[in-house]
Amino acid sequence: MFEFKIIKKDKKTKIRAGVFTTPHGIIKTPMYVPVGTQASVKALTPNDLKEIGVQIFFSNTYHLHLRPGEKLINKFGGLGKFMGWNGPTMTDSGGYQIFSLGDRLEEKNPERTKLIKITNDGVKFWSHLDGSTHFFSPEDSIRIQHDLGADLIVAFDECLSYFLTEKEVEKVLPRIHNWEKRSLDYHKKHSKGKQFLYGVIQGAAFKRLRKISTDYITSLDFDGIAIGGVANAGESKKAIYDVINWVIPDLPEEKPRHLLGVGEVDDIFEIIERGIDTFDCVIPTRLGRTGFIFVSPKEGNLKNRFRIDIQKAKWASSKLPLDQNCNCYVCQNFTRAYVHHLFRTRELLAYRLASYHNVYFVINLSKKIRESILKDKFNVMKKEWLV
RNA sequence: GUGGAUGUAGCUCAACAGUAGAGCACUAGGUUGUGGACCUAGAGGUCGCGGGGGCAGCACCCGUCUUCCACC
Repeated sequence: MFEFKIIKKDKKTKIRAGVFTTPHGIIKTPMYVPVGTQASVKALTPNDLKEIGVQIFFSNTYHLHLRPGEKLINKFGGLGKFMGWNGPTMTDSGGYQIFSLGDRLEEKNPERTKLIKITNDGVKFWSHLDGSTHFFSPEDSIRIQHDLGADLIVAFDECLSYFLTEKEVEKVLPRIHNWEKRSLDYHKKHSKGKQFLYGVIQGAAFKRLRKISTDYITSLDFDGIAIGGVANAGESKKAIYDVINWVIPDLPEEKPRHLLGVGEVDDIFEIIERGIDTFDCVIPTRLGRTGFIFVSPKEGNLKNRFRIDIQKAKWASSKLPLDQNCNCYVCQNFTRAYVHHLFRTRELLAYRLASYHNVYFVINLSKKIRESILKDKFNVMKKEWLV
């Protein structure tokens, strides 16, 4: 049911292009995976996603467990059927929420209420919705993900903050590895081969610990390998790329590699160059909702981070499309002045048009990068963009 | 017409007689396994108008205008 086939490999770098076959369709890698936390890529319909060229999206176990519940989604035939999407899907394990709801962010936000308590067996947490208490063990996370029925699922881990010291990370790493082993064992016993499980490499910003985690995760029989904990609490881009550099050489060639939570425009070049196959990221949709619009060279560059703020007064009467080199529905039909107006007036269409364009932009960028890889022109394209 | 209230930043409102502040809005940053959220910073006012006493007025006194309420 699952097959990951590498169709092109670069001799000098770690770059590769592949075809990943899943029960609900194929993913041509490398490819961006948009995030649709609550069984919805915010503001976009499944039909939009098809038009845009989205091949798979990423949803969230924590949120769907709390609302509407995995049992209900299972009754409707799983995540895809529930929301009217017939393509491949992926779910996160809930591990990231342990981080984002937890007290490890205290340095950054001291007033934040502690919503979690971690034990060796799992994590007790208080719902951000109504304060009710819940418990996730690794087995719970995988069971829920089985009920949700996404094609690609993720072992239960704990996303570690970059504020932790090497000693602190070293102390919790065995617990994370234990959770992942238990995730795998439970999955092997109950999955019936319908779902594809990723193990997650952790270790924060420490080369030695990333190495230990890589060795351990690759020693287990996970279907795919994910790299986590690189995009969370204020780490630099260099730190993100360093972690990938440390980890990739020790990964098996034949397993697909997913990078969790990274995907600004320049990152996309850097991570694909380092051997990543798929990557999810909230940036295109989140920035879209707050009025930041992706633009291509030459208007877009490293300095402006390939984005304009459509809410700024300078666009109030601009007849330009959102991006001057984009073929998406929004850019073909609307002006910056109009989208500016929609944001200023808080019309719901603003979020939809901005999300549509931004997701299209990153999907299209991924496709073009893949084509450049197939033609041995990746470096040429990278230079055109990251001048 | 009479009585009472009202007027301060674009908006809603603060400010013991000692040279005006807040929230929202605006401007400029930030956001990487979701935040239609939030965090930083900045700009913006002849205190309705005219007069008076007072070292000193947004504040006290007189007049005038605006808006609102009640009564005739």
